[in-house]
Amino acid sequence: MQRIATISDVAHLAGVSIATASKALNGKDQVRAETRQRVLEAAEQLSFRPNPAARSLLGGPTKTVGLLTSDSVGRFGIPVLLGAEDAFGAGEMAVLLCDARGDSIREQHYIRTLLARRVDGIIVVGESTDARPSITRDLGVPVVYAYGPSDDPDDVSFVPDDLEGSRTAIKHLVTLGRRRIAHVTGLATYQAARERAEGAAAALADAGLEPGPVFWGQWSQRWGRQAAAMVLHADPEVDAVFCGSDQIAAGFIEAARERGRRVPEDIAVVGYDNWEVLAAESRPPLTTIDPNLEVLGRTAAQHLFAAIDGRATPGVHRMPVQLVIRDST
Amino acid sequence: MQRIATISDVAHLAGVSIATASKALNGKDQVRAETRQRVLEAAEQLSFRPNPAARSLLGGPTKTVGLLTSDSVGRFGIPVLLGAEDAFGAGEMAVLLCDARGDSIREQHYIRTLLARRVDGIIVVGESTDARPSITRDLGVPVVYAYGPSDDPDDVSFVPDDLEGSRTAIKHLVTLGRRRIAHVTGLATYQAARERAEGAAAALADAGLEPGPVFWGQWSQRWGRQAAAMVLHADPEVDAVFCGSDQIAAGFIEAARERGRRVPEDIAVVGYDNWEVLAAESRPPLTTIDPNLEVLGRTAAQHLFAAIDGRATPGVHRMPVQLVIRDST
DNA sequence: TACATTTCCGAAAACCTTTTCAGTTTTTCG
DNA sequence: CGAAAAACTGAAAAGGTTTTCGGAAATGTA
Repeated sequence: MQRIATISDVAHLAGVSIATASKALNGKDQVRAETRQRVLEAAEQLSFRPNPAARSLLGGPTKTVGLLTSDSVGRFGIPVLLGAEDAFGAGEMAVLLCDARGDSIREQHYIRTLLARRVDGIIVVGESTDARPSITRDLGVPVVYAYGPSDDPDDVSFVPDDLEGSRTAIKHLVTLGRRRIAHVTGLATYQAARERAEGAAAALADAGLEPGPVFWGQWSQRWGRQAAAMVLHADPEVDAVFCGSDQIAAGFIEAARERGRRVPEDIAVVGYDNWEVLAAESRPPLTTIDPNLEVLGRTAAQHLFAAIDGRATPGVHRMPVQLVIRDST
Repeated sequence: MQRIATISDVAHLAGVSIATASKALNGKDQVRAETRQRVLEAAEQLSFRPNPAARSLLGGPTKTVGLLTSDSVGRFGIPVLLGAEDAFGAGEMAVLLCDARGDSIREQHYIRTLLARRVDGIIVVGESTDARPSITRDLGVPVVYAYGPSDDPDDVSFVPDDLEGSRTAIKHLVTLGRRRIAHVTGLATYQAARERAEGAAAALADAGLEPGPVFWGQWSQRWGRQAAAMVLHADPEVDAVFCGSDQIAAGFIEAARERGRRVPEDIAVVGYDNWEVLAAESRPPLTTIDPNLEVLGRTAAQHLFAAIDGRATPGVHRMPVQLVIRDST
C-alpha cells in the first residue's frame, strides 16, 4: 500500500518549503516560473492530490456537493443525476449521493448531514415536475432544483419545457396534415399532464383547429390500450393521437393495431419522454419528445457552480426539449 | 445564516474543557455522568455537529465510501447502487458517487480522487456480470465488487446466481409438465448468457430431458421476435421457452402470438431480470427471474462495512434470485 | 560601493477535533 | 487518619493545507 503523498512530500522532493509548494500549486504569483515548474513536476511524480479535509478546515470550499433525490431515483431522476454527476466530475467536485426515498424526515436528516460535511452546494432532484417545498431558506449554501422545481420562485429551478414540447408534437402532426388530433395522458394531478395538455391545446388553437378531446388516466401501457378503444369509439375519424408518455403511446399503438388501424397510415402517434426501451422497440418505433434530461442535469449543475460563485440565477428555467422522429408519424 | 458551532463553543457553554467535551460527546468513560449530561445539553442547544474534515485529519474514519460505477446508465447498476446507498445511509456513511462511464482513465482518476478524500472503502458496481480487472491491489482501503465480480478471486465480490436462477426457471417449466423447452438468449460473449444457458442445460439433464436448442443473439426485443420464428420453425412441437432476458421474452411472446400460438396454453414463456415495465406490462404478464439486485447491493454494502472493520469475506458470493410467477406460464 | 526596490522564499499561525499524558480531586480501604 | 487507588479534568500535540508576514536574495539606481 502506497502512502498518500502530502504537500510536504512534494515540497521536499522539489527542494522548496511547504509554503512555496502551496503557492506554486495554486497559481499564486510569488513564485519564480522555474521553481513552479519544479514543484509541479514533483507533484505529478508523486501523483499528489491535496487533502480536501485539510483544505476545508481553513474555511475554503470543500469541493463537495450534495445530490439530494426526493424519491428513490426513478426513471426520470437517473439521467438528471448522471448529467449533474458529469458536470461535477469535470469540475473536480465530488458528489455526495443522498436518496431520501420520498420521506421528508429522512430528507431533513440528509440535509443536516450534508451541512455538517460542509458541502459547497446542493442539487435537489425531483421525482416529477410538480413543485416541491423549498429547502433553501437559511440553509447557508446555494441550492439548485432539477426536474422538480421549488415552490419558491426566488430559488433556482430547472424543468423541462413541457409546454413547448407538446406544442412541438402537435405542430409536427399538423405539418403532416393531420386534423383530428386526440390527446391521451396521465393523471391531471400531475403538473406534467396538465402542461402537456395545455401546450397541445394552444398549438391546436394556433393551427386553427378545434381542440380535440383529452383523455386523462394513468401513466401506463394498460391505460394506453384502454384509451385506444375510447378514442376510436369517440371519433372513428381520428387521424392522430398525442400521448402524454411513451408507455401510454406503446399501449395505444398496440391496441390500435389490433383494431385494424395502421400506424402511421391511418393514425399517427406521438409519445413523450423518449424512453428508449419502449420508443425504439415498439412497432413501429415511436416518434416522441425527448426531454433532454441529461442536459438538464448538467445545466443545473453548472448553475450550481455559478451560484456557489455568487452568481445565482433565480427563477424557474424551462429547458428545451427535442422532437425525435421515428416511424409512428 | 448562523455560524456553525464548534466543539469549543460547546465546551465553553458547558463550562468544561474542550477535551472533556469531546470525551463526553464520544461516549468515553472518563467523564462523570452529570458532566456528560451538561455537555450533551450544550451540544443540543447549539445543534453542534462535529466537523468531519477535522476528524478525518486525525486519521480516523471519514465515514465516507466511494461508489464507483463503470456504467451507471445500465439499468442493472441502478438498483445495486440504490441498495448500497440504502445500507450506507443507515450506517451514517456518506456516499461519494463516481461514474467512470466505462473509461478506465477516468476510473483511475476517480480512484485517486477517492483516496485523496480518504474514503473508508469503495464499492465497485459492474455493468455486467463479466469479471472486471481488480483495483484492490495496493489500494490501502477495502473494496467490494457488486454485480460485476473482480477477476481476482481473493477480492470480495457479489453476483446474482444466474446458474441457480436458470435452474429454477427450467424446474418451474418442467413442473408445469412442459417437455420441449427451448432457450433464447443474448450474446455468448456475456458471462450472464453463458451461465444461464449452462444452468438451463443442467436442469434439463436433471429432469431427464434432453437439452433443447440454444439460440444466441442480442439482448433485444427484436431478437426475441426473430427467435420466435426460428424456434417455432425448428420445432413446431415446442411447448416452452426460457428467455435470457425480459426484453427477449417480450419480443418472443409478441411474435408467437402473431403466429397464432397462445401463451401460456400452447407455449409457456419465462423471462429473466424482472424488469417491471416489460414484465408486468407485457401480455400476458411475464413469469420471470428477479435477480434481487437491490438486496445484492445492500448485502455488498454490509460486507464493505465488515471489511472496513477488518472482517473481510473473500471470494465470489452468489446471491439468491427469485422466481416471480405471472401469467405467461 | 551603498542604498532602495523588487522578487522570491520560508516560518508560523490558523482551521477543528481527538487523544495522550500528567495533574488534581475524590473515593476506598486498612 | 493516612495512604493508595480510582475518577476525573485540561493542556498540548497532531493531522494537511493555505495565508500572512518578515526576511533574504537579486536587481536596479545613484
